[in-house]
Amino acid sequence: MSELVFLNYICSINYIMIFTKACEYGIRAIIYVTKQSMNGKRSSLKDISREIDSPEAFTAKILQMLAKNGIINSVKGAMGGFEIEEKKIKKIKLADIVHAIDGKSIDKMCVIGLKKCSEIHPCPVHYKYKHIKKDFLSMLENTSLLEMSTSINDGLTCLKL
Amino acid sequence: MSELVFLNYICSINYIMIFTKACEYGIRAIIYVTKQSMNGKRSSLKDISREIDSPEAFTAKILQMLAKNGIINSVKGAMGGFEIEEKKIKKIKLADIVHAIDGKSIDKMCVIGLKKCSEIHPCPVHYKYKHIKKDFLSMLENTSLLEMSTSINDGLTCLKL
DNA sequence: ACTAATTCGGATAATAATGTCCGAGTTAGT
DNA sequence: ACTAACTCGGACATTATTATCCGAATTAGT
Repeated sequence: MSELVFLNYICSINYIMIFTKACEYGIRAIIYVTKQSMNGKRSSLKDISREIDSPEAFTAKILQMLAKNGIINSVKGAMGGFEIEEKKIKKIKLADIVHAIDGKSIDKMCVIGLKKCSEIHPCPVHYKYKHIKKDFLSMLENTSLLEMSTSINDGLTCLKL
Repeated sequence: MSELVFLNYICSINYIMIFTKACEYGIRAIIYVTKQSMNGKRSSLKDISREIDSPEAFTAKILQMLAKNGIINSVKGAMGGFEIEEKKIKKIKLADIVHAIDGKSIDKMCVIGLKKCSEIHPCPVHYKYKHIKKDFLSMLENTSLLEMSTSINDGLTCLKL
């Protein structure tokens, strides 16, 4: 890759990311699965990836992860698919989903990448950033699958486009 | 890569990211350059990458970007290096640095990756997330190089480890 | 029993991000 | 003029992330 292309590329393609793609798809997928489960329907991979507009095979891996982590159930064979238990719909929070897919290291991350950034050893952005991180983490911990899926079911929100 | 490794990997290596590495290094680098400039010193690439603990050649690319974007000045030759003009130290905000390195698409990003997520077409996390995004963007726009560099210069904050 | 609709698991491919190397050009000091 | 200390620019290498393929196993319906 030439220098110009590299510079242009470093300059225009990157974004500030919150979640990885895997996690974005995972959240969208589970919201769809939950919506369907609330209506007594099981969701196939095919339906899911069509309804959330995500790559099928990649989404499969993510659903497997969610199943392995006990968040959703997978049922093999014809008429199989993914579903989630009633009781989990209220219990599971955004944080659980993110944690299952993207790992657990949200808490300790420093916004400019220091390994030991903390209250007593802060980076120059620490005090300005800490309340934002706190708000973000508390959103993850307080947003339930139920409320997300309800808003979808009521047609108030959307999962693709 | 085997399935197990893949799953383990998708599960444990990824993080929630705010900035790319390029941007993290860039911010740390320019804070160091500014601190030195405030003390009348020019910084060489070697010094910078040592003081912020970043890979030298990669940091060079990022500094080039910042120079190309008119944020810092580069001076070639012996005794050369990077420096920043007095008047820019107050003027330049975190947002300008991030924008120069990571691109400008912060504003429109949806936390779960929808392309057209907005007030009238929200994703299920939109209303919970919007104030966090707002706070984050306003932090970027209001945090000046001056205050970051001052806290470093006063020994209150740190740029490596 | 057979078939079609599924998930599962492993391998592989493609793309993006991060990181390295090195020769060329520039400049201060001697 | 020469040399050493620098940045610049291009090519290349490595690693991480995202995405795809396909055969095997499972199950419902016929």
